[in-house]
Amino acid sequence: MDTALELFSNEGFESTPTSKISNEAGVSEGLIFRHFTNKNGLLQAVMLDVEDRINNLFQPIIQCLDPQMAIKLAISLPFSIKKAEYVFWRLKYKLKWESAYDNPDNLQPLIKKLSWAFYQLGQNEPKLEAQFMVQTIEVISTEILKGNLKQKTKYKNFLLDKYEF
Amino acid sequence: MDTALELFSNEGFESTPTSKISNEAGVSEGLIFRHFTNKNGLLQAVMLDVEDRINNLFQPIIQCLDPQMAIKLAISLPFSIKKAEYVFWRLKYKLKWESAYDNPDNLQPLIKKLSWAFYQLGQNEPKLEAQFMVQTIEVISTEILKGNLKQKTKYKNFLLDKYEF
Amino acid sequence: MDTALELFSNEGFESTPTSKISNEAGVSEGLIFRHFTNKNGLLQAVMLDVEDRINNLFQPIIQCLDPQMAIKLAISLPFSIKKAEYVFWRLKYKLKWESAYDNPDNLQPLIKKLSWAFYQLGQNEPKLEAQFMVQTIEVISTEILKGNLKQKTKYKNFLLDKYEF
Amino acid sequence: MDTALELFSNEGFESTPTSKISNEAGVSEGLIFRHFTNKNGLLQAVMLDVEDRINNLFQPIIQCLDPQMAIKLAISLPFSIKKAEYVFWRLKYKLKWESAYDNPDNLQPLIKKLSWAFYQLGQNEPKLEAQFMVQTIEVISTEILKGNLKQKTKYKNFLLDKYEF
DNA sequence: TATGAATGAGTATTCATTCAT
DNA sequence: GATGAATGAATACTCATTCAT
Repeated sequence: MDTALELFSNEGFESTPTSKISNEAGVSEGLIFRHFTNKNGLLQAVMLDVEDRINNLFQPIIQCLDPQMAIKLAISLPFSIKKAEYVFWRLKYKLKWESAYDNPDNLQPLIKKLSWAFYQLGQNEPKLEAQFMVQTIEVISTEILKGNLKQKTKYKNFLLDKYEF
Repeated sequence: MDTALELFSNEGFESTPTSKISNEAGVSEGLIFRHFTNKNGLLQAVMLDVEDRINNLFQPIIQCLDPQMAIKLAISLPFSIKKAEYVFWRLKYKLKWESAYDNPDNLQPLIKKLSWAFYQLGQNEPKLEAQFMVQTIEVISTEILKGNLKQKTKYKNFLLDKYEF
Repeated sequence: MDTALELFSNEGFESTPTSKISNEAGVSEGLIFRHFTNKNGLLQAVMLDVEDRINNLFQPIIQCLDPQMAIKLAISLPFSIKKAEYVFWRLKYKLKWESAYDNPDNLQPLIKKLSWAFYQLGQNEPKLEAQFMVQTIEVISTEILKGNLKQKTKYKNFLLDKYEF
Repeated sequence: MDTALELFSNEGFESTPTSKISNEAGVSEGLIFRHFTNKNGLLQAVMLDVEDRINNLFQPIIQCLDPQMAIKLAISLPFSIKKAEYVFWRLKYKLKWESAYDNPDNLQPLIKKLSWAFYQLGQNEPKLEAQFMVQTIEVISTEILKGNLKQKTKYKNFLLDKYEF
């Protein structure tokens, strides 16, 4: 699964032959099908893992009791992605257009939490604010993963300013 | 090229056999290779067209002389995508992770224009504001294309409010 | 490999589709590529075998201790090719112009031996004599394989006479 | 036809696409089929030319009235092949195994002449001697064309000596 | 006479998947 | 539980040939 994650993430799902996965993982090709039935089954298993790990990164925000802090954490999230985590963020975003594997519901808890936070802070449209912020997190993550974003701290401060914290 | 655009956009580049393209287009499979050398060559030709059509949609913003109006047009852009245009927006976004076909430079003219607009309006960080707005346009377009965004007008107004125009 | 040898030898390498080989061999076409990577890989494997078998036919000459006898054996060689061996002699000669598969060095041991034999018999130019004899062997083999040579025994005696044995 | 000769000779008949011929010749691909019906038709036309040119090279031998001189000319023949002629000699030899294009009868006039020469010189088996000499010419030509023969003059003298002229 | 756009059968090769061991 | 040999359908691509112009 680790090898699959890496290869799917770097070279794409369709472009990764099962033989390559088994080779790099040092197991027989047949084993993949014994465990996951399908190449799709393997992807599914990998994705469950990925969603899980990403959800974990949301936990500090969701469990934060101070609304202002929660928002600050949310904005900071994409800027704190570690190199080691790139691989599963990238896979997640690559599969965004593969409806079978993209599950927008995974973001609901985060949206809920941010809704609450914006509400606490007296915003007019807390739900829309939350939705917008989550989307913002996604674009910035994408830009960072693709290496397009220079001056990360400057940009981070710019965003924090935007929310007047 | 029309058939290819449609299929690449709906089913993905790797998942679309050249035979399917030629069948649906009502031409021989060989013709694809005579004209485009490669399946990749076909994609390239299709993408040039796509970029062109998308650039055209930016023109009203870029040529707008009133900064406030330019920003308003930019925000409105994703909400005014017509069903008929979905197919090439979707392809563009699907290929975002295929570095060979993703050309972030295409957005430069738009970013430049919005920088100018924010500068005219006396914003502190016009460049960062412009960058942020373009990213915002991209997420919202994505959400709309994926059919995730309900209450489009409400959301649009929310954004327009954000920029106090 | 047997089927490939036969088909390459009879119909030529380029003119033999891998599908025909697999069909006649009663295996799947994919198996060829699993084992030999390439159609070229198959040819290479076949040729290694062919060279080996031909080298074996040289052994009696190379191991012969009597110089006169060695030469006699060499002259007799093309006349003693069995029908069953035609297939690999023919392939070898067909590939003579395909530099990647033609290895003239394979004849060196035979040339060395004949050099020695002619030297023992006091010839002026043993090396050139040896080279000439090996070439003679090649033409005559070719003529025989192509069925152009009638009166084989008469011709054989004529050659033996030439070398006064 | 010149381009075809060159390509067939260098890269082989099967390995040369008609498109490559027409490209290098600077004509349309269709023209080949208008003139020669077939790719095979083109080869046939080319080969007629080749046989013709090679026959011309035999003329000095065939018209020679002095038997000793005729034989000397025959031996010298392969050593006097000019670089510019390589291309059609090579094609001729490459097609040796393509029965449809190999015509051993072309050598008959030469064999006849050499038979006559050896007969004049009082040899026991003039016909066999002639046949052997023609074969010798063929091998040596082959070796020269393939660039395997160093010390050409030494080898030529060795052969001339063999016939004691 | 010559072109070149179009064809379609054919070709090597890939790859997910099966299954006996 | 794991292997790896074998499969066969699918795939991108080639190429001789046709034909309207």
